[in-house]
Amino acid sequence: MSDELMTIRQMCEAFDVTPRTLRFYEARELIFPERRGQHRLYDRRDRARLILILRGKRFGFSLEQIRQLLELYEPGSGNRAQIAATIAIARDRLDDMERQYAELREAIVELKSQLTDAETRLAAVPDDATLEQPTG
Amino acid sequence: MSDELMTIRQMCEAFDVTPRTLRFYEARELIFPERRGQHRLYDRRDRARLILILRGKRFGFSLEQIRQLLELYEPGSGNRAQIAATIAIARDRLDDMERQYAELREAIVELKSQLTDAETRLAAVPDDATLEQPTG
DNA sequence: GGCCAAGTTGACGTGAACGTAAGCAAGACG
DNA sequence: CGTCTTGCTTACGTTCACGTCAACTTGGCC
Repeated sequence: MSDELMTIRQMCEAFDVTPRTLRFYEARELIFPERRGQHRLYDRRDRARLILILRGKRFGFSLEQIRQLLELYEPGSGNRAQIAATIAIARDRLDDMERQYAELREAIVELKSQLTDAETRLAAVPDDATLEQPTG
Repeated sequence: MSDELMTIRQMCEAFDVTPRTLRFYEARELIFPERRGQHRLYDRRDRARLILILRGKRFGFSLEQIRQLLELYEPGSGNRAQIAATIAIARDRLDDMERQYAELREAIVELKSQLTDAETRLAAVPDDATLEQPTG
């Protein structure tokens, strides 16, 4: 079942994006679907890239940062200096992600602690305390 | 030295934000500095909240989501239903963060792998290969 | 041959999170 | 007294990542 090429509609349903979004990513040079006449056709490579794009977005990267990162996943597309530059950019992104990873862990621990406190407070509040003043 | 109250300028330097940003956060009800006459004065509570705001932003949360989360850190500010609602929202955020944490780990592993591959390719490319065709 | 549905381009609109600029108040300083 | 700095409010501008809409082409179908 059309394992190779997908229309824009199929892509939209598969990845929960709009046609506008896919054309936008193409305009920003993040994906390069074939053109059968007027129509776009997306292959496995495009789908793989889209998955990386959507993931990158969830991590808060801009489309331009993602575009640069995608070059790393697309080998053979440049000379030595080009490859080296891509690697440097990817290292920076990796650092960002590892920082964010550590920070996220801290935040999760703190939030859990606050949640526990709040649940304790909730259990301590009598049901009819709605109209009382907290502490003067 | 001024451990208690800070002017907007001092806040901006301390947290690397602009006055516009601090006033914006206040308009969105994320911080509530005192008003000594016309001027704003920020205390330790405001600074703690600002730290949480900036961190939340790094995780990709909207200011509205952050505002709701901050209620969790500000006890005694509501009735039972209010507290329960805040807890529910915080649980959702916590789930988001834990999902993001796991996904981030995956992405880091993959990116590291791609980086290794790219470095191998870089080492394999002769210095004068700039004008050659990759693989026909 | 006419019509609809799907797809395309191009232009403009939108919401979030600020930036920028204009104009005013108020204390400090010479 | 003037003016300088700091801060305030109001309002409009900006960037990013799309949404929306109009007008066009294309393919299928009766």
